[in-house]
Amino acid sequence: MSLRHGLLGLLAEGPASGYDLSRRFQEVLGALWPAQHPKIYAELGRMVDGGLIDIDSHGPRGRKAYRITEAGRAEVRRWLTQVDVDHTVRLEALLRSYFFWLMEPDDLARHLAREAEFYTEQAAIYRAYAERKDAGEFGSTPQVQSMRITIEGGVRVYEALAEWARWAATYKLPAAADGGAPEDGTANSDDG
Amino acid sequence: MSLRHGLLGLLAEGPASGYDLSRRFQEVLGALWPAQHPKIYAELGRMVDGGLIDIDSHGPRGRKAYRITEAGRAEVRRWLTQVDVDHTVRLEALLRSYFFWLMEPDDLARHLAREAEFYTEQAAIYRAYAERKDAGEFGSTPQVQSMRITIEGGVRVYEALAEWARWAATYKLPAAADGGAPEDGTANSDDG
DNA sequence: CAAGGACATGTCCCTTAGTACATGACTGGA
DNA sequence: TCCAGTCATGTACTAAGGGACATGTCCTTG
Repeated sequence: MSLRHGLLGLLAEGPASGYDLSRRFQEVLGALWPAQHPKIYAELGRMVDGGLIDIDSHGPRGRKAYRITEAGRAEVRRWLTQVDVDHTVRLEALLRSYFFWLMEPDDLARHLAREAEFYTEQAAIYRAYAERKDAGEFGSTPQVQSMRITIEGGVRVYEALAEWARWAATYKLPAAADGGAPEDGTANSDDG
Repeated sequence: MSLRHGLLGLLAEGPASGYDLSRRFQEVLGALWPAQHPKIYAELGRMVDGGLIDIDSHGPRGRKAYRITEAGRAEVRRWLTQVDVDHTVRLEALLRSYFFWLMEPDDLARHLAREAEFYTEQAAIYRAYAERKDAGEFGSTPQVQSMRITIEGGVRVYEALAEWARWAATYKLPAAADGGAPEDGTANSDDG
């Protein structure tokens, strides 16, 4: 249910519409906590019903800006201080690595090169963002300082993954495995 | 749909039951790719229907061991070589950090200390595992080498997060933010 | 004034994730 | 022999994720 608290947290900075919130989620958090607009609009509706937010104003094109209520502020604080962090990680890249022995060495080398490139790029995007912040481009409000910490996390995680992919490329896998069961080598497959 | 391919990958090492697969998913992959047993049993059933696996043997207590078929082997190879990696990351810890400005400095310090401790422990668990492998305790089949790469990924990601949490604890947040909208500081909350 | 693009909100539906519940077989020790 | 613990499989239900589709407004520019 962290989407709810993410939205509340953003609204704690000031009123915003579902459209605004969608964009802000994509901007910085997009690669760390994806959220599609259908979920956001639905959650906003539920939070209005629950009294955590209310409608601040109506704008052009049916725009509705939401404002956090005291109950909403209390709820996001409760989440931050009293709810245990969900430490679930779900990295498909690491799941795949468990099965590298099923890949041809050439395919694996290509795969790892592409992975390293991807993570390096992501890290660079975040690092550039961090540098703009450190240069004072966005001011130094508490909100900006918090965002800076989030960005630093992104940089570090993506750099770790990039280095991992490069390390893995140098790690010698014994052979181009066939995929047969190791205990009783019966299976034989000659297809590609 | 990576659960399917994860199961197929494990079955490529040799026949196993749903129970075995559940445990193996928890063992190494548990912290990197969670999978609950209801999902596993359901997916196994679907894969039997689809001809990707079949029943190898029946054991005591209704145990059913599954065996991968040629179609299954082809499918997991196709996944590894032709399907793009899903780079989605979902780190609640980083989402929360975006809202650190809403926390009292004391709460935040405690939070970051606990986070650092958690990630350090996770990294240590993986590192110990890696060392046992490097000492040759599990042999050096291609499967073990692949697992070694996965474990290295776990070590690096968790170490990165641990270092991030320690870094964040030293990063100066300007003030114990009130949570009022910065544009018009109206809200006042005196509750804890 | 027409057309394209960004703004803006939503529904529908299918898949996936995850918790709780239910059932029963075998095993080892008190 | 009973009981606890582990092995083993599954259903049912709820919540969350995510793509596709639908609708309409406002703004700029040719």
